[in-house]
Amino acid sequence: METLSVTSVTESVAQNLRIHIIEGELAPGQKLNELELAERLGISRPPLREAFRILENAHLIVSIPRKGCYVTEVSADSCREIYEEREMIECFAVELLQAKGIRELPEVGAALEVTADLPMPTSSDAYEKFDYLKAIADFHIRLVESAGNSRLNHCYHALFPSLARYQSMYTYIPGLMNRSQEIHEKILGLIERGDYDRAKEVLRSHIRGFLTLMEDEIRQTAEPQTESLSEW
Amino acid sequence: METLSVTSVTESVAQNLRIHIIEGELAPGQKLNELELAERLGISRPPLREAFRILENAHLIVSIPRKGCYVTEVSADSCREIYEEREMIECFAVELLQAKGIRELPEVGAALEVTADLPMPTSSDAYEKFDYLKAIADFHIRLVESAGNSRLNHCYHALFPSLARYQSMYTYIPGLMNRSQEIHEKILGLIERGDYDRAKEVLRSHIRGFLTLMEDEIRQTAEPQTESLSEW
DNA sequence: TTACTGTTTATTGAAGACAATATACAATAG
DNA sequence: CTATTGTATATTGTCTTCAATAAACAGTAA
Repeated sequence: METLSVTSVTESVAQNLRIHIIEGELAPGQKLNELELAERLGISRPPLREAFRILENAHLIVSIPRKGCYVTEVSADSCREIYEEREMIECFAVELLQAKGIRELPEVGAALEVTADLPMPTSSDAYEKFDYLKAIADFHIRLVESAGNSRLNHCYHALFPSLARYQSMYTYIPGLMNRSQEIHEKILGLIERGDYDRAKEVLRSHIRGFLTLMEDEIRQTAEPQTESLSEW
Repeated sequence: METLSVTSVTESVAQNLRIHIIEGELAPGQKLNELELAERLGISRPPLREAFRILENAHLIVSIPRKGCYVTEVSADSCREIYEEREMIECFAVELLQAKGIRELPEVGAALEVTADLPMPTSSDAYEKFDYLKAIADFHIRLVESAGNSRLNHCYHALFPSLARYQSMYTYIPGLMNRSQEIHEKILGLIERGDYDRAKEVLRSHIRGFLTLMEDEIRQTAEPQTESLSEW
């Protein structure tokens, strides 16, 4: 028998809002009215407020005392900070693998195989991209998990929604996505051969490459998306 | 006129509990009864529950659905993870300084001067140590702040309570504290001279040195502190 | 016409009450 | 005597209500 997961209203509300923010349906800067949101989601305010605390921590919303909560703004600066943090965590994960002499990463390999068979998204539509990006992300998530530091893991999971938001809003570069697969395979191979230093450098430049592209895209599109109050 | 800070009940309760957990008055593993805590603090349960969400994120408590919240257990493993994360953040901060070519760190220097004039604590009493440790910590906090990445900063502040807890519970090594001052000065000097690589390595071995000492202490004292339900 | 002040309204902050669930204990059956 | 099941109690999860604060608007004075 599978153990059925007990999930609180707070957590499912947090997850709900998380996805809507990532997918851009809750636009940057948008005010989150507690009463309105609570009745739209069919719950009461206390669990919603607890969910706000969770999202606040993930930097998806900002809470201003006595004023309310707002969806975090997006900017090239913020994007850079996110990718810097990402570089830090992933590269350090490789360092931990090196320190522990871990070469075999079965979960990471499995994640790679899943992506290899997946069809490429055919449009820049957020919904279509979402699954594909999630599959690609799995490589990085498993890599960090393999380092065996639960706090690192937690950090990375806290970072990911912010990262996913930028990826969902801006990136649609088929060629780059395709190259990701090759690069990921290369990184895994380097680790398996014990060449952690090169693996780390390939990983680092891979991440920095994405950052550069994202920053360009953000600067090009002055107004990323002005729509708000979309029905959902 | 100074701007008087508006602080919510949620935040002050979180800060209150944070300090009590760090100082060990709320012992590891202890169950946190919502009703009992709320009336002891003279508040109601909703803000307490929101504070729980904040502390949960700082890894100071764990929340088990339908069971309640417990003060996080301490262990050599957990201590190692904390110090690994610390190493990651601080070393990456130096890398960011390097990338940006920042050599002047006035705030870090100021923190060093404060510590230089401070008297050493004369006992291992948590309360006496607390202020001294906080002053020493300021060096590291300012260093990370100087890197100019707000997310990194946030991570480090989220990490610090856990770190402070272990330092408060175990470490009382006057010689080491004294040496900290020297090492901190050395690191600052190296950065000012643009020798980021050596600065990073000194910093890294400094942090790892503390970890080794902490791990030894934890292993020696099998039962760190068995007292619980202390009056406060 | 503009700026300042007072009032009103809407929204967040906090509290108390109710419902659901988990744990512990006791009773009964094997 | 032991194990299992049922019940009771205590505690968490959620909802509804009340209070305090902030923002917006209008009115008056300069």
